[in-house]
Amino acid sequence: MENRHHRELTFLSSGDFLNRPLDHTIRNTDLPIKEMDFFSSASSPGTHKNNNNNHMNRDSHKHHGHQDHTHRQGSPTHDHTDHCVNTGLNLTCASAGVRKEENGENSEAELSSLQSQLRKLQEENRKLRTVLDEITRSYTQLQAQLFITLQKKKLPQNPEANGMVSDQKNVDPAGACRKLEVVNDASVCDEKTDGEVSVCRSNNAEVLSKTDDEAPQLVKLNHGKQACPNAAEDVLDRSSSQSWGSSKLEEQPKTAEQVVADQIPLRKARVSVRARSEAPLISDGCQWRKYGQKMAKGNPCPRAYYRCTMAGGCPVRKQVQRCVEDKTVLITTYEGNHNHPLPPAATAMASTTSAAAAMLLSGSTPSKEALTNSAGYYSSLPYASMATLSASAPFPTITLDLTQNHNSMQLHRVPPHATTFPLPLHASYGSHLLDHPLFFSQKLPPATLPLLHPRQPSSMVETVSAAIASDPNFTAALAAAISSIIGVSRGSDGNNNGTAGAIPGSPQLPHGLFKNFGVAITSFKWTTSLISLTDAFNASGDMQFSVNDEAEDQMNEASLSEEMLAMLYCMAVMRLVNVAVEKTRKKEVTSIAVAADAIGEGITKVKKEIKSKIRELAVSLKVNGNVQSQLKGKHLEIVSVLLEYLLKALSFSELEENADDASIGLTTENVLADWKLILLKLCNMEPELLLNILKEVLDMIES
DNA sequence: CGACTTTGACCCGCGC
DNA sequence: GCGCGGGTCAAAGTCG
Repeated sequence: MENRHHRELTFLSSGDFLNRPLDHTIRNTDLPIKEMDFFSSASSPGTHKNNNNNHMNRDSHKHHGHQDHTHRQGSPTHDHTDHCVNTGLNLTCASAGVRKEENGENSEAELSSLQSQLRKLQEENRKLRTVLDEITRSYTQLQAQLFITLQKKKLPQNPEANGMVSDQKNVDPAGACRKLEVVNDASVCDEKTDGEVSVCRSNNAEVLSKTDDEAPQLVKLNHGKQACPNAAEDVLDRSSSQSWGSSKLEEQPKTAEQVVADQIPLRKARVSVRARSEAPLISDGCQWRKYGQKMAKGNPCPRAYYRCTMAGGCPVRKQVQRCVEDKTVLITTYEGNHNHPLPPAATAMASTTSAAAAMLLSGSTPSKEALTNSAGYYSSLPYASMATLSASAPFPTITLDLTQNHNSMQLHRVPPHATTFPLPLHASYGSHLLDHPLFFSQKLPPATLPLLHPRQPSSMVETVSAAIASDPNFTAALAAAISSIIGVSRGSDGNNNGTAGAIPGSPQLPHGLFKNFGVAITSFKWTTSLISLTDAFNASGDMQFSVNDEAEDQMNEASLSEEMLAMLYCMAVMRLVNVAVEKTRKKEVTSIAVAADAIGEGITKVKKEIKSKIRELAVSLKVNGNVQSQLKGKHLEIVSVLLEYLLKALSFSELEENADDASIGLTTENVLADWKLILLKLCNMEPELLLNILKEVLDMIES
């Protein structure tokens, strides 16, 4: 097992925060999206209604998956459910403990009690389903209104889109062919793996069309259905019926299951990740069980099928296959969403694929015809593309290409067997990653920069995922920056007061920790150097990391100890993060990409320095064996704070906990009190314990 | 011995 | 209706 693990290419690492801010933001309003994405299609009984009843009948996994998912589906119920169950168990245990030997009737009582509770849970589940349906219906209506609004706005301005939308019979097959030519004329697009995966070796996000006869298919797709006299309504109807329930069929109300069943064809998206690896698998943090292997047509390398085994009934599956053109490229295709908590190491990939799939699905919400015909129209939408959906292959696929140095993360919508086109989204999506060392050694032409949409949340997700992927060890600091940025970008347009009350120029920990760390330091009257340092950072306002020198200067001037220096570096990280947040708040167009890049570079430097200093400190402590003499008074306090901070910042689970605290209202006073408690605790800490903390920090940094 | 992999058989959808 | 290909199952085999 370990061997296998080592053989894996470590691909992405911790990224819990990616999920959390999204969840946090979406929880109340966009829940249906999240729920609809994969689970419904993968685990709902209706899912298989159309195509695979036999499998359903014989696959107990799927039944379990459904039940499990149903249980998890409504997080609000979850608490309630747990509460009920716990109560029942306590009662049961109590009675069993006292009277177990006396009567067998208790067993029946327990059974009936459990049954009644089960009934309650089922009832609760039904109610929640009803609520979910209501929410879904509301969302459908809102979405419909949105489309109508956009449509009205767009029609007078875009004759091309107008023509396409208003009359599908006017679709220009030649135009489609021209698009195909663009694809085919573009530099090599030379991979075909079951019509799903694409390779693009130019700076454009072209995608291979599977065969040259795809153009007729496209045309057939366009004309195969009777044109709707009112395409806008068609779009609405289809988007509704396929995604959120049917508005068209309101005259004949459908059951929730039917609605779900209707959504299936376009709800099942795949995310394909291409990465160079000699290993047979990329390590994405999840546990997988291989359940099949097949020789796929056109590829001498077998395709392996895996399913997630981290939780029973998890619907997530993946296929792994080597690229036929380049055997060093491993193509991993994910399908579905996990229905269980993920370890930190798994969240980055899960977040990335989930975001990509969500984007894909959000773009595929309109009808196939609409997607095909109204490229001009939908290209104005953030995640719309000119991709078509194949009638023969209901799974649209988005490809994240991590194999190209000079090219950005390729985001392709690649419906198998479908004609695909250069995507506008790569400019607004992938180029946020342009500056990231993981993916890019070169940058896109400047002309593409104005196309950036810096405040697209999903783009942020991708950016952060990329940043995290480059180095798992400073994820926390990046999390601080990006989660703050996400908070800014997700907040109401530019009117973000999330940091109201923050000390000007003070560092900002995620969810208040940055800020309050500064407060804690200030409270110990050890501020002069830090404040001047912070001011220096403020004054520079430069994303280029020139902080080290200043920190050195500060250290020399104040004759700071090693541990102080370490903390200064820590502060430098925070400063960088703060600058990034500020720049984003000011809506500087490219600041997100720049910020991610600068933070990545800066923190890489800082990390090395911190690592070095902490190691020295640890060695010093170990050699001398007398912690108290080495770390007296404030020094001990400060280094303790530093260590505690590092522990917090480097540990995602801790970060998660803090995030949860913040979500329930973490106040400055509370955090300050916490910090003081931490200090008090650490001041009295045994040397061995302190050493352990240091080791832990080092392990985390090096792991 | 349990967990995991392998592999042939089977099912299903789709195109002809 | 038939054949093909993708996807899955499940018994047998393997491994730690």
